Amino acid sequence: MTLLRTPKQLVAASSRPMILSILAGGESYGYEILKQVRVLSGGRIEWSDGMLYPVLHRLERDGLIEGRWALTDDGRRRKYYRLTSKGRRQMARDRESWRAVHGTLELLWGKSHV
Amino acid sequence: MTLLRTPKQLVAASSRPMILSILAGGESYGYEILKQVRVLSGGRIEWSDGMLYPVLHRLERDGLIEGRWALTDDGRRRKYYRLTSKGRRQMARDRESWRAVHGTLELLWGKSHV
DNA sequence: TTGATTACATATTATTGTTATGTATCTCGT
DNA sequence: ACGAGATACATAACAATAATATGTAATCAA
Repeated sequence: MTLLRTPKQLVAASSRPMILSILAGGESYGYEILKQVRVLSGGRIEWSDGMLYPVLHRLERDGLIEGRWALTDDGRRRKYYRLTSKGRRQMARDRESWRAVHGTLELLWGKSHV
Repeated sequence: MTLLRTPKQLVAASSRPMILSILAGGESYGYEILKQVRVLSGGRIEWSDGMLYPVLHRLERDGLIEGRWALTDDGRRRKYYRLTSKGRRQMARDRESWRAVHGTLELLWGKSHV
């Protein structure tokens, strides 16, 4: 059961930059990314796996990440993803876009920033 | 001609909180909101009118804003919108969601420093 | 009178998350 | 030995919604 604390569109807008940024810190795989997002957000963000896997496939299709299959010691299969150079450039662009929007919102919400 | 500097999903995620926040500062109307967003963002955000008007209709349909028609001195018709109390509560929730996601992203960007 | 600006509207299309479902393995408690 | 829960990935059906293009119509400056 997925408890959605964040609006759908906000999930859509943040999934790519967040996944790319997580992979910028090293290889990871779907199930782990799910947990990383939960932990990093202090439990405030809860992604569904049905949302994540298609996003990962899309990012791989677009050449922003690259996957490789691996087997764990206990026989489970995992697909590890790593960031490509194209993905790194996209992450930088996404960050700029995000900060433009965030700066504008914080301006409206009454904070000196950006 | 609309020059889109921000990814579509980011526009989708930020349009409601941004419009509600603008209207929290007083009445406004579509065309003016378009300009306010452009100015507030320092020209980094450029919304299309084809995107804005359906959003305004949806916000009104959902009772978050209320519109009233008016005529300017030179005979142009405008639809002024104001924030409802329901809209004000939604704005607060949107702000919390936004900050949860933003905090997580900044955490990632601070770590990998990039 | 031509173009730019102001001002709002909507149909078509494509994108994309949610929800539900399916596969398969391992671990732990009883 | 068995069942529950966690691990791990995948996809189909559905709904929501922005981008794009197009339309109406008035004002104003060159």
